[in-house]
Amino acid sequence: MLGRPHDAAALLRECAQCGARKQSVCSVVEDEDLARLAVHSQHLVIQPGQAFIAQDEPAEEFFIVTGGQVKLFTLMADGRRQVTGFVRQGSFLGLAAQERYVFTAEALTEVHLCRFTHVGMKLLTAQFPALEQRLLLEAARELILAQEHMVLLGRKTALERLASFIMQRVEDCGGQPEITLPMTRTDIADYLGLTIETVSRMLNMLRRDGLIEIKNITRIRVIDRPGLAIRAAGERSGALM
Amino acid sequence: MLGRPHDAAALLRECAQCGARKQSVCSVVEDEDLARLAVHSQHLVIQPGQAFIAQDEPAEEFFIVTGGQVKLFTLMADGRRQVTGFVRQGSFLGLAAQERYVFTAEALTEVHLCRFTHVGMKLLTAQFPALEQRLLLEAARELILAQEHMVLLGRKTALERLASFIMQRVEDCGGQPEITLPMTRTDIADYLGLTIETVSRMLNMLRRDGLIEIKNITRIRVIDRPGLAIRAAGERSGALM
DNA sequence: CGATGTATTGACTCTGTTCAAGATATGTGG
DNA sequence: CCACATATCTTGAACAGAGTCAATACATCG
Repeated sequence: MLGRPHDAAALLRECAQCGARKQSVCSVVEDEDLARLAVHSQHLVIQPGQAFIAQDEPAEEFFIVTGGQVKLFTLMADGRRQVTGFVRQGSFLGLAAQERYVFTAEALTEVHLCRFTHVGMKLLTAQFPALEQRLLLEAARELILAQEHMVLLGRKTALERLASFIMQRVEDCGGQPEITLPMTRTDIADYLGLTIETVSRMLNMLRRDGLIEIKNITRIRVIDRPGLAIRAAGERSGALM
Repeated sequence: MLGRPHDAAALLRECAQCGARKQSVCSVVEDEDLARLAVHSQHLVIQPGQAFIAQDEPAEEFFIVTGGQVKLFTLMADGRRQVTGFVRQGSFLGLAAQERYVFTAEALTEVHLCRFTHVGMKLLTAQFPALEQRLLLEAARELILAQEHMVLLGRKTALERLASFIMQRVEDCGGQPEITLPMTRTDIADYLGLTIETVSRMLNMLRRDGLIEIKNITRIRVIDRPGLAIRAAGERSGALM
């Protein structure tokens, strides 16, 4: 665990660079500031399957994912589940919280986190306005993702959902055609608003159509990316004539 | 149009109070500041059916709704539509934007707005850190709503969706049992990820079950609120035995 | 009052779910 | 290393909830 760039200072520096790249924001965060930031944070390692944010618990902490992959989900009273997102390095968790968390965050792989108390974050944002701008930028990004996901859940067919999901993953992994799925079929189904059976069937359909290759349960290779993109967007009518 | 509390100063003051109520934030916004704020804003009145934010257009403006009701939606290439939200007085629009808007905002009723340029907002937030905190709070609220909506779209039945929608509206209108629906059935259907026919049928089912009364197309009276709440949450199994 | 757009109702279809059986992995102990 | 046990995933057949299509009813507006 030692030797990795996991402390708050390093992370915040990375955030600063990230912000700078996009909007020339946050570049004011300097080394001396970062040292002070580290005081308010704590490093954590979470094992696969473990939850570190629990739905309905008082929202008192804020996390930055520094490594690994996480799934976020909401449970209904009768056990139905909606996975609202999969996140990785660089994501902020706890933004979408008021009194209590409305979701659970669970590690898919070994996960490294920076933990801040909400009180600590208040202090930090008071000291570093740039940080608050960074948070706002992140919130905007998440809102956009949420809207895309609403379109998927409300208006796309099963096949379109699977195609969209794979495209998302590809882009998320830097565009390489071969992707790893650290989540189960159940997770994918709950993310896409489908059942595991439908997920299985649609993956197979994409394979039969020569768009993807299913190397094993967790590895998929995209063969025809443009074709997949078309299927993801729908275009129910045109494109064929 | 004159004489209404529509200018940026009045609005920001209201925001400040609103923030103060919830989190004792923003109370630092003072009158002299507000006067300066007003310089950066512009008041607008939009007629029903008119759009003031258009999907795919460059995101250069930011709006605060000071009156009326607005629907937000995303269009797919082939015309399928997902309404992502209905908003009213006090809402901020344009948070969920990076380069371009990912949604369209259209007036349902006559709508009053404060318009800010993104550049103007940058200047303002630089001057008033409290404003940025207010924006972050609003973004958090929207993220929570988005997650609830994802659960609805991904995991609820048609009947549950209608019940949830009516409950939302009731709470949104301060808990009075009689609500007005300024949107069409098509809007409701696109919000709930259903068709207009299903919306119609499910409303009728709720009426037949004695949970609501349909006074006319735009007015609904909730008769059995607890019953409606149960149907909104699902509880597919228990509760009966 | 008819004309047009919107909403409701009914009959039928279809996509995705459910239920059940079989296949594939993953893991454990002999 | 293999037999067995358990999880997860895949496949198939029957079913059902919501969609589609078409006819009818209801509003709103000139």
